Amino acid sequence: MTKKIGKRATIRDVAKAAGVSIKTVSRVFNDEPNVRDEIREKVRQVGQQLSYHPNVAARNLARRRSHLIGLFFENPSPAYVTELQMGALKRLRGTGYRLLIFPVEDRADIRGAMVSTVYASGLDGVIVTPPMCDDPVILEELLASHLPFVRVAGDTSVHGTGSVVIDDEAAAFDLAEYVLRLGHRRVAIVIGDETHRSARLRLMGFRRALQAAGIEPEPAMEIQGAFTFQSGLEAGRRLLHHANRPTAILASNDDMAAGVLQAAHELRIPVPQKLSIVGFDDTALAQMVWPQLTTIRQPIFEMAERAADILLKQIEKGVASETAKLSYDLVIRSSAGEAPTG
Amino acid sequence: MTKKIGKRATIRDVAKAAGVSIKTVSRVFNDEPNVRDEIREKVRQVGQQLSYHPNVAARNLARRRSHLIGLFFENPSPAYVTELQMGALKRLRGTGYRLLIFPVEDRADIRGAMVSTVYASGLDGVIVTPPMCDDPVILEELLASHLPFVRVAGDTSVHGTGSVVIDDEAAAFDLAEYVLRLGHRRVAIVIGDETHRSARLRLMGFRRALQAAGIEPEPAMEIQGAFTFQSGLEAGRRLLHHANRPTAILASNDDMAAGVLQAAHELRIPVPQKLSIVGFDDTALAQMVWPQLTTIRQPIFEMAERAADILLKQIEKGVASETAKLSYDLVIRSSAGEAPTG
DNA sequence: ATGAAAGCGCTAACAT
DNA sequence: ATGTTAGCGCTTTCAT
Repeated sequence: MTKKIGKRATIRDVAKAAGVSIKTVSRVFNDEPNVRDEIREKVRQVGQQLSYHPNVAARNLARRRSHLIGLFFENPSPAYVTELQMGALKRLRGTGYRLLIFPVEDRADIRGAMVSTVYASGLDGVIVTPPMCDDPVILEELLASHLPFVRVAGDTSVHGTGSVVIDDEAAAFDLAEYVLRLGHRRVAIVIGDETHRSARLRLMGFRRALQAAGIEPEPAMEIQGAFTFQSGLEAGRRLLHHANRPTAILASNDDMAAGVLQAAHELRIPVPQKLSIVGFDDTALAQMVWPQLTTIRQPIFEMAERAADILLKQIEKGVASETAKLSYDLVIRSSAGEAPTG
Repeated sequence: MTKKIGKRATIRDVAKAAGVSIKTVSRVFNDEPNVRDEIREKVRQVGQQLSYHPNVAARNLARRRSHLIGLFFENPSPAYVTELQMGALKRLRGTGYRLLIFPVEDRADIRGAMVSTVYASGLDGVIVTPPMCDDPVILEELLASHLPFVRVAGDTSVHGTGSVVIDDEAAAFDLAEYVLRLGHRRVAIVIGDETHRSARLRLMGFRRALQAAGIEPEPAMEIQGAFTFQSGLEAGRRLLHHANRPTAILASNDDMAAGVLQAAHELRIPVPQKLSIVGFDDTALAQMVWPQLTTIRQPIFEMAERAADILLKQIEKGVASETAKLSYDLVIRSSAGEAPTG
């Protein structure tokens, strides 16, 4: 009669069919008070019959909220990215907020386009990860826009921005110290993509540990990588072909550690008997290679979950973005052992 | 003057400031014709000044389109999931469509709730992956809703639904045949999650190859896995502790193959000298383990890309969902070798 | 407890 | 080439 065939039922169709006003229907579908149970029931029933679903766009327009969160990332490790997504999604579950993903291939593309992208997608807020989240241009743009945003592993010293971090420097120090305690004196590092703040911090922690142990820094023992398996493989080959090769190699993430491990296998160097290798992050990959990686567990899932939590508070309650520091753990497995004697 | 402070500029603000009608502003921001270059320029400029961004909700409401695509998946392999996402996103780039992710933990939760979720999120269409996309309940629900959807690796025999697939049975046959040609007569398989159609097809291909080679099927050589690394590890341990252990093991995906490989390492069984292991999918993991996996390359990225393409056609042009079959490749690396003699 | 009317900010259809 | 007028389907006052 009133409902046109082939079109989705609207709030008006339901109101008419149930013999109430649209406001009452609205109340029912938003679980608001001031509706008699009897009528509430009736409206629900009619809604069901007409298979009514509130129109999201209309609701968003009236409420001025899209319930859309964007996750921007630029990370070569699938395991890392998945953790990030699942963590954020865990916090979002049951809130009505949804997650949109924005993998960024080229940072240059996103510089100056971040805010437009957010507007164009109608996002209520964004979660940003390294290295973007420490890029001054992007950060400035975000700050100026007054859009709600949080960062995962972003520099906490930036004023007025929230970030969920671990102490990368201390973690790298602890990891290096562990290796040194095993008796290694010739230890190398494969540095992560240097535009990542964490890569720099990890390098600092490493250097501090060596210094504390009285070991002279040596440029040849610091190789630049890019957080990818491939870069780890190449770095490993270079280090292991070195005339006076290291007995231990620290990689700035697990993917690169797996690459170094593969280089060791290629050269038939037994791990950990002749060479110790350690990673960082404790992603799923750390347990999939052989021997399993000794590494630092960075709680990526929890960090993302926490970031989403902070963001939601910011969006819904206008609470200023807070910063949180989570703890890390040294996870001892079998890829690192005592330094070879002789 | 007219623009309230602290609020986002609307199309009206821009129109007033530029001395034109809102329709003209609309034309400019939608790159429609029939606006003098001079005015177009002026409007753009004013828009810039007021930092005007069209309101997405309003636009969606008027256009009856959200430009949101949902990707539903339930897959334990991070590498697989990432490929899927990146593939779909590649096709979506530049179209204005965005990708929302819906990892499904428990299929029971989504049964009967899929369509409501889609409505609640205002999606224009969805991409569904196994095993959900072959679940009769879910498929029926989707079909009845008339929502645009495509499936990746879904059963192509279902009438009226599009799906992008490879020939899993033939691929598994080829893979098994390759192994048999290396002289193996005692070969086992680790089956994937049996609710996945591809797991069943791969098993069939495997069996057909054995039969063609005149090898008797043996229940102990077919172990149930779940497509996870852990399940592969456990299956590997069982198979390798068998009194008369296999000389070759086919795993239904790379993650499980990596698990089997780890079991071999634990037991100090040299691969491929004493044991050959092959995977399926050729995800990034296949090259990260040692020795690198001989496997079937399933073009997940391209499949997702193609699926997105089909979906877009369906949404924008009402084209009926098509089905596409992509080709696979046997990728020979080092995890499989000649059968040990004696 | 319920409803009427006025937006929300845009696009579509139809003038001019 | 440009503008006017209705919607789009919902939520928000504000009455009653």
